This record gives sequence, C-alpha cells and structure tokens, in this order.
Amino acid sequence: MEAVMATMQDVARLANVSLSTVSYALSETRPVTAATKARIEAAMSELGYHRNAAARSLASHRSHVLALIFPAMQQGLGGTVTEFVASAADTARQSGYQLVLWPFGATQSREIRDLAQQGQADGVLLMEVRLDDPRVEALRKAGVPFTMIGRTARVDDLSYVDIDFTRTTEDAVAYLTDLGHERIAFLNHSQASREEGYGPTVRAHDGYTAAMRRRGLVPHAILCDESPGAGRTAMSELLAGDPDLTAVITMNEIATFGVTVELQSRDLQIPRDVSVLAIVTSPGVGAMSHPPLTTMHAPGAALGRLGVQSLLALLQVGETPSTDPVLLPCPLEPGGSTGPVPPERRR
Amino acid sequence: MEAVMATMQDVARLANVSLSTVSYALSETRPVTAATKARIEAAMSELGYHRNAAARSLASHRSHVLALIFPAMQQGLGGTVTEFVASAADTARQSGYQLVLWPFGATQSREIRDLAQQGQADGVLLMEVRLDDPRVEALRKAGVPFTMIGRTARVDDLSYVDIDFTRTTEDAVAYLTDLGHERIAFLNHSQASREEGYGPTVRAHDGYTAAMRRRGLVPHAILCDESPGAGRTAMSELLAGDPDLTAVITMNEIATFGVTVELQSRDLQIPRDVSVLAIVTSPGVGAMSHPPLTTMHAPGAALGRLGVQSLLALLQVGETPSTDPVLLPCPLEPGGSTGPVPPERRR
DNA sequence: TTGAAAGCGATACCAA
DNA sequence: TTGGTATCGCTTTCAA
Repeated sequence: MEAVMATMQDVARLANVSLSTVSYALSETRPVTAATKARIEAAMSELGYHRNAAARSLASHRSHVLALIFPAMQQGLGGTVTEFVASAADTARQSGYQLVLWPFGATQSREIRDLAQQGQADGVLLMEVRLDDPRVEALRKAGVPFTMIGRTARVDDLSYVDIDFTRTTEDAVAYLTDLGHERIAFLNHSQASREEGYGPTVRAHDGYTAAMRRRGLVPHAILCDESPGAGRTAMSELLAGDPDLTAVITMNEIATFGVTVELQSRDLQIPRDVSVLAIVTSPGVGAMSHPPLTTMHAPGAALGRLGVQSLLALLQVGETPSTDPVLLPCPLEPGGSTGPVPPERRR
Repeated sequence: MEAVMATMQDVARLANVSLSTVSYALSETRPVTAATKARIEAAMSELGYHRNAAARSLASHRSHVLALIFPAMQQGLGGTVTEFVASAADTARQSGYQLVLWPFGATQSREIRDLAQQGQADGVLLMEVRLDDPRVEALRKAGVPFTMIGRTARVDDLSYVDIDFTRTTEDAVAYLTDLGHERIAFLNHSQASREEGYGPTVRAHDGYTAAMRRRGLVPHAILCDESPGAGRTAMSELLAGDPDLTAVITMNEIATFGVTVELQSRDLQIPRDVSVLAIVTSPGVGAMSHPPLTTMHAPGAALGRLGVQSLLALLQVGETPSTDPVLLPCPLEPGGSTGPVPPERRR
C-alpha cells in the first residue's frame, strides 16, 4: 500500500509519455497507439493508480454523481424498493457513477431545487412520483436532467420508467378468464393513496376496469388499507357484493394476508372455491402464504437498471429524452392460489 | 437564475475583500470581523453563491462524502432498514455530507477495499454486520474510518451502533413476568440466519435464555423461517412442547402473522389465553394484526442518526473511537396482544 | 484581522 | 499520434 496516492503525472513519468497522453488514454477521447497505451497501463498498475475524482470533476465540470430522491416515509414489505435501490446503485457504479441519496419527500421541492442547482449531481432519479408532483417542476427549473421512476399524469416529453399497469391488469384478467373465471374482483391500495394521486392505484383501477368491460364482464373493485385486518373486511365486502365471485386480484401485499385468512375462515378453499392472484408484489411474498400465491412480480431490479440507463442516456445527448419511455409488465409467477373455476359454479 | 455560477472570487470582488477572506469566513477557521463577514454574506446571497464541491474536495483532500454499504439481498418488511437509510441520509446532509450507496454484500470485500482506497469517501457506514465479517478487515486495511451498524463478535475498539438485544429481551421477559407469565416461549429468526452468524439471532437467543434463567424460569426458544407458514408450524411445535405456555415473544415479523393465525385456529384467544409480544419490529406491523400487537420497535431512525454522528466524530479526531459505542433498546409500544395470565392457568 | 499566491490533480485546447 | 499548458474554484501557508 503506497503511503501517498500516485498522480497522473507519476504515471506519465513512469511510462515516458506526457501527462495529457495519459489522460487521453484513460478517457479514450483521442487515439493512442496500442504500444504507448500498454506502457501507460503497466505504469498505472505498478503504481496502483486511481483517477482522483475531485480533480476530474473540477476540470471536467461533471460530478459523476447521480442523485436518488428517496422517499422518507413508507412502510410496506419494501422488497421492491430495496431491489430497486440496490439495482440502481449497482448499475450506476458499473457505469462509473456514484449514487447518492437525497432524502426528500414530495413537499420539499425547494430543497431539491437548491441541491440540484448547486450542480451536486449530474442527473437525478425521482422515485415515488405522484400524478401531479411539484418536484418535477422544481427539477425542470433547476435545469438538471432527471428520470422519473413512475410518472406524472402528463408525461410530455419527460424521461421515465414505470410499471405497465394497463398491461399487468390486462394480463391478470386474461390469465383468470382463460381459467374460466368471469366474476373477478379487484382489491386495490387505499383510498388515501388514491386521493394523494398515487399513480399505481389509479392506473391499475382503470386498467382492471377496462380489461373487464372489454370482455363484457362486470368490474368490482374496492379500495383497501394496508393491513391484514382491512384485507379481511374488504374481502367480506366483496363477497357480500357478489357471493358468487370465483376470483380476486389483489394489489396490496399486506391486505392479501387478510384476504386468504378471511376465505379460509369461511371455509372457502383456495383455489378450489376462489382463486387469488396477487399482482405487483415483491419476491418472496408469494411463498409466505398457504398455498403459495400465484403472483405477478414488480420488476424492481429492472426498473433500477433501466432508470439509471435512461438517465445516463439523457446526460449523453443533453436534451430531450433519447431513450423511449420504458413501461415494464409484471411477469406472472405460477403458484398454488389460482385454478379453474369449479364446475358447479360455471354457468 | 444566473447563466453561470458565481465563484468565490466573484463574491470577494463584490464584497471588496480578498478571496482568502471569503474562504475563511465560510469555513470559520480564522477570525473575521463581523462587518466584513456581513458584507461577504450580502454578496453571497446577492450572487446566489454556493461553494463548488469538487474544488473544495480537491484543495482540502476531503470528499465530504460518506458511503453506506448497502446489502443487496433481503426481503422482509423492510420498514426498519428504510427508516435507517432515510435517517442516515438526512443526518449526513444536515452535517454537510452526501451519503452514497455502495451496493456490496458480505462476499465483496475486495471491491469495498478498492473503492475505499481510492478515497471516494471520507468514511463508511457498514450495515448488516455479521459476527465474523470479512468486510471489517477490508475496511481496516484500506485505512478508511468506518462505523458498524450492528457489530462483530469481537468489537475491539471499533466504532458501532446497534440494538441492545440483551436489554430488549430482558425488558420483554420482565414485561411479561410482571403480568404474571412464567411459561414464556421465544420465536426467533431462522436457522439459516444463525448459521450465517447473524448477530440479532444469536444475541437475542442468549439474552432471552439468560433473562429466563435469572428468574428460575425454563427457556423455550425455537428458530423459524421468515414466513407465516413457518410461523404457524413453529407455534404448533411450541404448544406441543409446552401446552400450558401463556406467552410467546416473537422476533420474526413475517412469522408472527402465522403465530396469530395458528392461535386463532386453535381457539386460543389473544391475549386472554396467550399473550404475544413482537420485538424488534418496524413501525406499522403492530397495527397489521387483530388485535393490534404489543411491540417493541427497532429504533431505525435513531440508529441512522447515531451511526452517522459516530462516524463524523471519528473523522474529527482521526483515530480511535471518540464516541462510546452505542447500544439502543427497543421501546415498548403497548398494544392489545398482551395481558395478565388467565387466573385458571395460574399456578 | 486581512491579502497574495502556491498548490490540489485532473481536462481539454492549441501546437507540433 | 503526441506534448505543453492554461484552467477549473477552492484551501491554506506565508507575509503584512
């Protein structure tokens, strides 16, 4: 271990080239002979050389830092968020960027704007985007490139990656109708989330409703707080509304626990009597129930990776989104909670 | 909004002082007359001045960045981790530091060492520390100050903040014995976690066992996978082992769902027949059950704040931990799942 | 209490 | 294809 860190000048000296040649060899922004490049690389590894990040930033006017605006609150089985963050950090690192955390909620667009204007980050990843989100305006005013994870109601030409709720709910309904189901209910997130303009709640509701209507089926959706207790109650209400329902799609991880409990307590077997399909879940939740749930997983890792990639693409060209917006479906993971409609209930 | 960012030189000119005086006024590292300071501040706000982070780092040899080594995997109701991360990021920011994410698992000590040696961060926060963790050695070799969240088996003079499992399990047992309970079981994390050297599993087990023995009571602990199904099974086994048990302490959020289900399915009412005390939980989980659980919350936010503060203290003095190690108990949150021993079962 | 100036370690322009 | 060098914006030593 060297007592003091080697500089680019040291490398140049050892490789018998000029400082600038070393710089160009490293950045590959100017042709360098294979031979000299080899000498440089040898010198670098002999000295254990690493580019000084601060000097690079100062000279190049780029921080090589991406900021992730990280929602402070939150409860839930955070599997998806964790996956997302880890994947984003990893992708950034592999691309030569650091991912820093800016812990700001939807109300702190002022702070966001300040930090962004200081040029602390080359680009920003905005999580938990609301349908009408003030932070979007703040970032635009600050003039910092950013990519949304999720999306506002109007996306204009903003860069974003999001779950494709239309496709996911359509796939869910299709999967169940293929099994013969027609009376399919939908258990959504909470009323509160809807009122806050939480995109998934609104988009999944619309997607489910459209998918049902398209097939001439009657949608039956319910909003539900995030607790097993609320899930039990909601399941009761759904059964009260339609005692003959044969399937329920849930998009509420915690409440789903209550759904299965309520069905069991009524001696309705899963999936013999009622099929349960949990959508937009995180890995592992399916295995937490008996029988293991059939699920459609939120692609947390993919969102993280693609979010960073979209943002980096933005930085390259500087202007309008160079990558198309990304919408990912939730892939189906077969489980034991869905099955064909019981013959006696078929009509 | 200024087209180009103001520099310190601009501020100096406008305030009629030298560049260095501005610098000293900002860092408060040399006396500056109130009058001149006022002029400087006026100039700064007029220009909307912000210190350039890269230039500062280059000249001062400090990055003003703290790295958080972030475990890639993980499932669980991540409430505590999320709280921790948000709190750490916030505390860092308020202290003039950025928090960056280094997504490395316990097996990637090599990568950690490389990054650390490049001086990318002034200090490191190490999460999810194992009892015998190779990353600790890597960080020591890299010569970067670091604070552990959790702790190795031997802490020597390392800096750390952790949950006080001894105190928490003691408090849990005391709370239940005060209610008259004597037959108190403990449902722990998984066998796998124990074998991986996961500190909480080991320390809570020991703490519970000691607390029981100290009172002349017989400990009855069981390891349990993280799923409601495993929780049901484990609860069954506990009841098979001691049909007369009147209370169970759980430290396994997901499994606890199964515990309550199993008790209900046996017509054992909570808390009339059996008390359930969930320890080291995250906010919100208590409310997810019926009745709402009595819990002892993991102090996620406090750990984040204190972890950063300990690390910053380390940076100040440079050498051995200047702050004492921090051990935090989990405060009790009263709920509806614990009560006195039923009279007929008292002996 | 204040000022002048020498770095910090890269990038990127201008020449050769 | 390579070299020389001005420059980025700040910290900090040395003088006044």
